[in-house]
Amino acid sequence: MKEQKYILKNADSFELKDIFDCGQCFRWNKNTDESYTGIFKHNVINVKKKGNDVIFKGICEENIKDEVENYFDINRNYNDIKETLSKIDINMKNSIEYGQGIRILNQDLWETIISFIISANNNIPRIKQIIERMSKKYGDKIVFEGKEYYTFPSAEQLKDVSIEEYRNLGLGFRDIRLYETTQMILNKEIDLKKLYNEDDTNTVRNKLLELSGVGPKVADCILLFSDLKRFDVFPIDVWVRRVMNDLYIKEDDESKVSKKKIESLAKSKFGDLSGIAQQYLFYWRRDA
DNA sequence: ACTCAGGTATTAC
DNA sequence: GTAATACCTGAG
Repeated sequence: MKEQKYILKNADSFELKDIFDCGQCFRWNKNTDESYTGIFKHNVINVKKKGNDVIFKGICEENIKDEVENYFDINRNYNDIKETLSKIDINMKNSIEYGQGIRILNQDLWETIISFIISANNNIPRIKQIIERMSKKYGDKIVFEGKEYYTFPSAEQLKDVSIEEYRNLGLGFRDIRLYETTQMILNKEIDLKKLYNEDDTNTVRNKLLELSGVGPKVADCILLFSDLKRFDVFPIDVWVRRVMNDLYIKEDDESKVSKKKIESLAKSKFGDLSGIAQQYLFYWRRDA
C-alpha cells in the first residue's frame, strides 16, 4: 500500500498532546519531531501540527481524509461544547482552558473493549506494552517509512489463543477475562453490531456489563471512547473521584464518597455532556 | 521488601 | 444491596 497525505487547514480544538495524553487511547507515541505516530484499524498514521494546520500522512486502506476525519471526530464542533460547559462553573472553565485541544476519538469498539479490560488495576506504561505485544504477536504487519507496525488483533485473530498464552504475554489475572470476552463476542452472545442500533445508553451499558472483565468503569470508558460515542456517561476512576471530591463534595476521606453520589452530581451538573466534562476534569487533575 | 496502578469478580455480612 | 478481599506484574 502506498503512502497518503492529507492536510486539515485551520483546525480548532486540536492539540496532539491533549488528544493523545488525556487517557483515551494507548497506541500513539510521540516522535522526536513532536509529531505522533499511531495505529488504528488498518492504518498507520503520523500526525503533525504546523501552526493551526494538521498534517496527516501514512498508510491507509481507504482514503486518508475520510479515515482521519472520522477517527479524530473532525465534524463535531467542540467550541460549542466547550462554551456550554465553561458556563457551568469556574472549575469547568479552568479545566477546559487546560485541555482546550482535546477531542474524543472514534475508536474501534472491539479494540476499546479489550484495551480497557486490560486497563483494570493496571498502569499506563504496562497497558501500552501489553497491547503492543499482543498486536505484534497476533495482528497484521504494516510497514511505514521503513518501520514495522502491527494492527490490533481482531476477535477472529484471537480465536484460538489460550489463557496460558495470554498469561505469557503479561496479562496477569486478566488472562481469563480476555479469553472469555473474546469467545462471547465470537459466539455472538454479545453482538457488537447490534449495540449501535440501541437508543438507550443504559441498555447498551448493561449489555457491555455482561462481558467478562467489564465492570461499571470499563463499560463507561467503552461507551465514551469507542465509536459508540455516548457522551452521557461518567467513568469514575481514582482521579475522577479525587477531582470531584476536591471541587464539589469536599469529604475528608475521599474513599468514603460513593460512586452513586458522584454519578448523580455529574448528571445534574453536566447532563448529556458528562463524558466530555469528565475528560477535561480528569486530564486537568492528573496532568496539571 | 513493599507499595501502587484507569477495577472486577467473588464472597461474606 | 453494600463492604471487604484477592488478584498478575513490574517499576520506583
